[in-house]
Amino acid sequence: MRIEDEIKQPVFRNAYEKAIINLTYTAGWLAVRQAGAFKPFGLTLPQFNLLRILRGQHPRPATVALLIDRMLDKTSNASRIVDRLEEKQLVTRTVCPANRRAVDIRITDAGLALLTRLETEDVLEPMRLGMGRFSEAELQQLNDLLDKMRASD
Amino acid sequence: MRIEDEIKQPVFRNAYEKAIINLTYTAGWLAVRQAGAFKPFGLTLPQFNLLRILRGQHPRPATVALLIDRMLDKTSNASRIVDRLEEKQLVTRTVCPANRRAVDIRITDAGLALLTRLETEDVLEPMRLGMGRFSEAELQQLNDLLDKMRASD
DNA sequence: GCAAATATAATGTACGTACATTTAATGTTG
DNA sequence: CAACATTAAATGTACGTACATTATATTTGC
Repeated sequence: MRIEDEIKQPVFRNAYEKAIINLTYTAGWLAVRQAGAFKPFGLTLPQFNLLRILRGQHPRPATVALLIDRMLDKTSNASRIVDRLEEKQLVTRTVCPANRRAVDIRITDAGLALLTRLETEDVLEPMRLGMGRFSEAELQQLNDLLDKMRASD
Repeated sequence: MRIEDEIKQPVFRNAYEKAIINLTYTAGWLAVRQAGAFKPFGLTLPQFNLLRILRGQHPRPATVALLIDRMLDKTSNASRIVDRLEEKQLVTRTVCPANRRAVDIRITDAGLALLTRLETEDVLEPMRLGMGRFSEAELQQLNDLLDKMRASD
């Protein structure tokens, strides 16, 4: 459905404003779908992303600083996301022996098993998230336009 | 900059995943810029959007239900956003005489003046938000791709 | 007219983001 | 080695989203 109809606003001041609202709205639409996919497993998207980073390190530990470096959103509070994962026993936290300021964070067997299960059940399949209907050319187009938008950085 | 370089992840599992991450990342990029633009004026984006809806109603009042209906995000808590605007004396809240369950919310003169100031200073100019470099054809392309993505609804 | 249902907003809880401050350990320098 | 600076993580506060519950007011149906 066109964005005009989705949000019941038939006119935009200009095409820029429309694209900005469309982008914001579509990202939110996608986030709701992703969150819904994780919900039955008791995970949020940031928690899932941290778990994947930890699996990438496994069996080596990660520090909070490493997690922040790898996360998309640098300002999100990795300590608190680790809190939630620790409560669910999906990760462990131990003081790093070599540097007692730092904390070694490791994914547990339960955490690894949960990731495996999510992937087995194709929780994040493109089709389920609305990307299934795009051709390769369209995906490329979309990526190029998004990259161009951020080009001022 | 290409998304691969932005997030220092050279390879994606497939083009779908890349587009999803690119969309999410770009929307976040845009949100940070919008928030930064409003910050000097002590407003957040949801607060700004509510103020604009209230100006659209002015001098007639709006109820919370009307605000929710007009807002992009139906689940966001309009009561609390009105709380913040009321503290800043940008809106008033009075019990609706005709239906004492409802609350009449009105933008104040200070609220109207603030909106005027934001517009005078072009706080949300497309250029400042990264859209300035797009042609009309590209904007149309982007809108079409985003609309298509949500087409399953 | 009164009890039950419904409408309307506010409040509560869990989580995340953004940003500032604090606590503790380690480095550095005179 | 002591004082100071720096590093690493945790904690605090304000705000927003998501969803459930509560508090009143109104409507409905007997």
